[in-house]
Amino acid sequence: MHDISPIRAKSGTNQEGTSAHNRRIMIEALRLNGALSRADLARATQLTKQAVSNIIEDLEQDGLVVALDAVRKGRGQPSTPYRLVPDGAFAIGLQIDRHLTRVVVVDLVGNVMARAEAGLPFDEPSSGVEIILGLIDRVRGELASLFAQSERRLVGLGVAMPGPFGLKSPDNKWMMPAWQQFPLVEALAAGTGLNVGLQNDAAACATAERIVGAAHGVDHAVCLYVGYGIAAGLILNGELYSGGNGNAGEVGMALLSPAGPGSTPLEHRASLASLYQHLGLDPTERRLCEKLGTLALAQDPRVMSWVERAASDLRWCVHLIETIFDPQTVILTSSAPEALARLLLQAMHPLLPSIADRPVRRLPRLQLGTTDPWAIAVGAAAEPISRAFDPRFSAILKAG
Amino acid sequence: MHDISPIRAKSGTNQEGTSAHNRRIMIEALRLNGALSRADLARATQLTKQAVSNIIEDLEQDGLVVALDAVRKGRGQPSTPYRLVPDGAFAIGLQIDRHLTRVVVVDLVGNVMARAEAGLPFDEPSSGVEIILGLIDRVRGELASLFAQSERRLVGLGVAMPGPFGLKSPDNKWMMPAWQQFPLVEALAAGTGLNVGLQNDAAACATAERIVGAAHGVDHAVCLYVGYGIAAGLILNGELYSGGNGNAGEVGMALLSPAGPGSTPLEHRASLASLYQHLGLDPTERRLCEKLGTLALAQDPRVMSWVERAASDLRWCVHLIETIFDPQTVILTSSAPEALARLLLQAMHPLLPSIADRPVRRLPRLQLGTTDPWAIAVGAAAEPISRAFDPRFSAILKAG
DNA sequence: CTATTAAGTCAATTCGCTTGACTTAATTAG
DNA sequence: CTAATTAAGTCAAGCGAATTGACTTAATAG
Repeated sequence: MHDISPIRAKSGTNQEGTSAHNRRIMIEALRLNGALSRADLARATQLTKQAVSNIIEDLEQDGLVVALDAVRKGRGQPSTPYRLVPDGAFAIGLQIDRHLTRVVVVDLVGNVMARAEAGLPFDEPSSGVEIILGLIDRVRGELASLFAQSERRLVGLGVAMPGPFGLKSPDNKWMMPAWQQFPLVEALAAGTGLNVGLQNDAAACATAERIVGAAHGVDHAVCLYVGYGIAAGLILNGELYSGGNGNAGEVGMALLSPAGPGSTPLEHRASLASLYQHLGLDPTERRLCEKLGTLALAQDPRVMSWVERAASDLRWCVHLIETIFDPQTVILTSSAPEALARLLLQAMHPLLPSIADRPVRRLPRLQLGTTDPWAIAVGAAAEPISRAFDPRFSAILKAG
Repeated sequence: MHDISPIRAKSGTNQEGTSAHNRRIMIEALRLNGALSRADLARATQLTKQAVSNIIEDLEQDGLVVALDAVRKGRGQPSTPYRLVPDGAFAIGLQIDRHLTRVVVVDLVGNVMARAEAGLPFDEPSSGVEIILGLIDRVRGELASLFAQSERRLVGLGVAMPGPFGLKSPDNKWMMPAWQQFPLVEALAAGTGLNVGLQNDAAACATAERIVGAAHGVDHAVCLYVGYGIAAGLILNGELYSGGNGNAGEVGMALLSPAGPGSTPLEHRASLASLYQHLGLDPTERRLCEKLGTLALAQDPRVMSWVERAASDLRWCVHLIETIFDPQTVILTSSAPEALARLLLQAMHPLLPSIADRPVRRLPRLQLGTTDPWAIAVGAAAEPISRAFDPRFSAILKAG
């Protein structure tokens, strides 16, 4: 299915687009502000009371919002606040990592309703997909036992895995060549009957921070994710940015200097993969995370020497991100145990002077995001929810 | 003027927003495709023939489009193509450089209708503004002598100057502290009665490339601008991105390595300022550009040694941009004479391997943009035109 | 007790896109 | 040469979603 005509043009819109947008901004407003009355919504969205009333009535019938008790707040008729109904919608999130897969179901506001995990063959996607489909079936069943209408309210499946995608020869040890070349989206769509979207793990992490974490309601934020590799999830103008080919934010491949012996990718010196190497650990080892956590808490000298070096490189990376994106805040997230992430964060201070050093700042230049190992799966699940409910330009336009 | 209520929400929309969007996509479609019939437009925008007919009729009455001769192209009634009327709208562009200012008037399709330039005091904005207002008056007069309705069709004034803006202490020799702290937008708005928008010079350069240059119709492009300083103009999702505080893209301040003696800003080694220093030239010197052009054509060894070093650093910068933004193309622009820009471009090849090394590419990884010294002023002028006529999310929403 | 203020509804209106039938004007087939 | 076919474009009625302005409801201030 591709363009018949070579004419380049954006799609038009009509009242359906208008209506869709207005519904979405209501939902977003309730998500960002907790609970609002119709009058509040009318003021905030610049729509008339009447329009808001109609839309809210609609949303209530669809089971997406619910009225709370009326509140008296001065003169005039008391207002009736509305809030989102968490089980108004669900989505499934799937994280594919090197030797592990996680599946979660989240609701409209980001609560995890069910979860499952399993090992995964690094280089056999076809058998791996079977395992994944099994997990998805399991959590779907769990959800169905909790909510009768769950299937009807399932908006999609979001997949997160390490990027980059679509390269010539992703055949080095930092990547997952077999999985990156497998037609995963198609296989999962066929196997589940759901809409499937794919993004890289840092993007999922940023989405998670946006929906329930440190970037909640922030329009310009960059989420620096230190996992086996390193990448950044970009929230620009309130939306996730993924570039011309879906590979934006792969900062792990950024070279630390223009030339010479120091010209090595950031990933080779500051990722967890580099830490494993530094410590002589096997990444597939069981209880690796616990072990790292213990070492971090004990401030093991070999860990500390890696932290020093990595922090110096990551400090540079934060400077780079600030210089290039001018975000309101940078969020450091990691699949490492929290103790280690805190050591890193600490060692990154003081930050390098940059344009982010402004006279007044509402948000810190760098803050710690979640280190919950399930965050990426949650972010993956948040993507279809965002696609279905968040206001965005494309939601106004006709067709696809 | 700021929020009374602390409620965070996007603005709603209604039929006016719908209509505004549909008008804008028509104009964009005509800009990108040259001339299209109503039927073409209906297919391309997914609107009905009737809707398109009404909108085109409107635009024709507003003097923005005009019918061409009917063309027969097979069976069926011949179609009547429409094209944009260049003098349907005008905007003024202002470039403020260290010791120089340029003013242009451009029309709806980017033709320059009038131009003027003058010297500018580096550290006396208040007297400088008088000079600028004089130039603006002059070009405005010229335009009025060409088109009777010109004032009514003037959509705004775009200003471009070196960033970054709004910093704590922009008091180093790379910046223009006095101008960057002066309330320029207010002064110009008061002095001209026009809407005034401000952006940095790289952003203006990118806008120019987008409207009439190498980025025409490209949705993901980065324009690397090598001027007195260095910066990048970012076109993401078809729109200029300017970050949380309008300072996105200041890559000139990116550090060439995490730490140590090599940790110097890109700008210090690859900007024209660094070239002037390298050659012992005075940047305020008359006929500087001609002199540089001559040296470049002669492949002067001192110029070549700078080119070698700068190209090595810029090659790294392109790699960084590709890694972080995943754009469809990177455009190299410069205020240097074309011969020098070509030397730079040549010396930057071969490029570093990156994720931009894809099996199929429609556009080159790196291409030379314009080196017209007026390009930045043109880009500055293109901004208000884009704001008034290009489809964008914010144009659909109510109010400001 | 009355005036004032604010939330929210009702009913009519408006505005721009859609629908479906129709007109116009060309090419192709017989 | 004529009839069928195809495509561009118009006409007029319809529809859907927000708007408008008057009205109702329910609280507080004085």
